[in-house]
Amino acid sequence: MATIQDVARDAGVSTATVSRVFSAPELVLETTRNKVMEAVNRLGYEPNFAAKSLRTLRTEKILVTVPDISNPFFSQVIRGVEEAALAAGYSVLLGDTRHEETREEQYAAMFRRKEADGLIFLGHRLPDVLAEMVAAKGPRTPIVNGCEFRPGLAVSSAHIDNERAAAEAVEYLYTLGHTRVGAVTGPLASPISSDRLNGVLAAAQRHGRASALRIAIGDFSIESGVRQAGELLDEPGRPTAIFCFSDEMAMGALEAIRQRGLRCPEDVSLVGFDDIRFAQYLHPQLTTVRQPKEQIGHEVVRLLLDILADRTSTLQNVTLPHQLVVRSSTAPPSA
Amino acid sequence: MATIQDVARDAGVSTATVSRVFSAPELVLETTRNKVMEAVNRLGYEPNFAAKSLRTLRTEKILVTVPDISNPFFSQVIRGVEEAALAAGYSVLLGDTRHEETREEQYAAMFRRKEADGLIFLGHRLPDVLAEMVAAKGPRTPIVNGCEFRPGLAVSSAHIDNERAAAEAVEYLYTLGHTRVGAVTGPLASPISSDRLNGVLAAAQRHGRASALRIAIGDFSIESGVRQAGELLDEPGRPTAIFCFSDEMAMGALEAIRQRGLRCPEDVSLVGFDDIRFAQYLHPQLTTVRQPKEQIGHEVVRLLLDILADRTSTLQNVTLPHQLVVRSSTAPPSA
DNA sequence: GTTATCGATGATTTCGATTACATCGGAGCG
DNA sequence: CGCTCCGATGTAATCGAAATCATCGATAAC
Repeated sequence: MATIQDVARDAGVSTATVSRVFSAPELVLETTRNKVMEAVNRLGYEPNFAAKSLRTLRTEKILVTVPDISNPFFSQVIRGVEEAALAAGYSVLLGDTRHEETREEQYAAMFRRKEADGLIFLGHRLPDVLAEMVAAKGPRTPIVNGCEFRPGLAVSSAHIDNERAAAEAVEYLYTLGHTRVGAVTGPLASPISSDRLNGVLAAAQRHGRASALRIAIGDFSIESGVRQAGELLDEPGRPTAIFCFSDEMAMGALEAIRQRGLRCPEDVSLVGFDDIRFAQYLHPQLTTVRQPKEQIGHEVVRLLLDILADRTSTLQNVTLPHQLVVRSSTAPPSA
Repeated sequence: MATIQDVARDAGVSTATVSRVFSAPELVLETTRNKVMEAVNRLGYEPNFAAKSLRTLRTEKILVTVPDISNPFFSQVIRGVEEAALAAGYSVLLGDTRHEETREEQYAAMFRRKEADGLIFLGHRLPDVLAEMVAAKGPRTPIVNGCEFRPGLAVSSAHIDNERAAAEAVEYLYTLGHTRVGAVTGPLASPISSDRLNGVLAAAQRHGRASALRIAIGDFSIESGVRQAGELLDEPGRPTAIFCFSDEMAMGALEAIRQRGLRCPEDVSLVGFDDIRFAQYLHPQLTTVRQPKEQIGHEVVRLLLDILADRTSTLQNVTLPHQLVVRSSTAPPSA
């Protein structure tokens, strides 16, 4: 592959001029610019990325770590990230951490090695090396959290108001007339789950139904939905409505309901969370809390670009709007 | 961030020695090695990636382009890619092309700029610049195709036998007793669709049902499934079984069936393709052709690594096993 | 007419690591 | 005792582009 030297020689100019043709074309005379471009085309020259990166200390890459890429919720968020990043001239380095700390640390090291200009993490943990980095550099550290929000991490973030969203979902069930409500949470270590649980508890209390509330702890997967919703359904005083903290778990719950010969929504109402693309094609169509997935992706990139461009020096924790989407998996309890 | 010079000075050795501690530790005396490692820890040194990359001309990155990351089929394949890549010390640069040629070309340019050592593309198109590259360098070009297989591209690939898989799916419907079968394909520009269609046609002919076969062209999306399956169902002489070239379209078809007050499988049997994670949680559970998604990801990485390590000099087109998974969306036609 | 100014371009250093080659002291051998 | 060889380490060239500073001719200003 041709280098900038080859082009310079071929065009009869210096390497500085060739470089300028790319990075500051207005500084070079049109005639020389053309000479250079001819040479570029003739030799099929492409600037070597590593060399450029070494000199400028920039990679034009954003590392995005995600707990599970095969989860449609995350893949939609990533789509938004990818889109916004590309529009700003950045490309996306993908890290699927599979919820494993080891992998999170591998990617953290990659970031420390400066293989990316910024890091977006969609999980709830920040490896120690990065926490140190944040402690040292403060809010100028190019690390942003998406979907989750844990104040202690001291990084900017974009997410919905999980507590309120969950509260609204449960409120809706109570206003439909349900009294015995069950909830299937995600792992409580993540704020995304504990915040939602707080919302659920608060709503139950407001309606004086706290004692009839049943909680089961899942892990966001379909299978855990089948299992945990199943346990709720098998308890005496079966709930007439179940709220799952993810649409995937709601899919599992639907399966559990069917396995027991029950019907949704006639016997059990069901509410999910996320509004993944498939939610409206389930049968019955799933009532769920919509998260603005691509928008979260865009926002998180915007926050990161602000830091990278030094346009901001304070933390920003952006709350994006959610929406309860009522479909046909919810109904008043049958008499 | 500390550089190798800082470490060398701090440890009282030369930069060469520091470098060797990382890349060939057995060449340096244990006592010096310890001295160096102490300095490394003291200064928090991490080798600068761009510098290393410039010197070695390697990036340890694989660029993966995919038509749509939010598609669960692709995201599972990517998961396999990511896993195999990470195990081999490579990381994944993700490119979501959204089926757009412009984006495919952007990523092609990125590859030419040597931002990645290899390219895996999961679509069916290869941008011109890359085709030229393949023509020039032959089978040693580090470009591999996944999921699709187009002989003319002259790149190695990993995929299933789409023609046979589709034929088997349709055969199964015929042996159940169906005579009027409909198929919803993807865009015929991609081999993945045309191969499957060939399989469908061949099976129909073998069973003497070619004239009763109905074809509708979709685009793999749920919405196109609703639309195209709907059209098939509205024709006179409604098919009693529909084969969709993706599970997502099958989800759409299920919706179309319900919209018309029909039942699956009693009135219409349904077969999908891919066996995405959600297929078995639909109602009825979806009969479908399973593709070994993660395995395709692994295989495609293996092929690429073989090229990168110069272990191979011939094209390899690997056919992986598929499997018809019979669930409850298919049944004999009702009398 | 001399000098300050400016636009266009060139010469050269720099980024941070890798690596071929050089060096040096000690062991082994005749 | 002198020479070779080898293991351990140092010296310095190198990768390819960016950016600083220097240069040069021409124009403008006084």
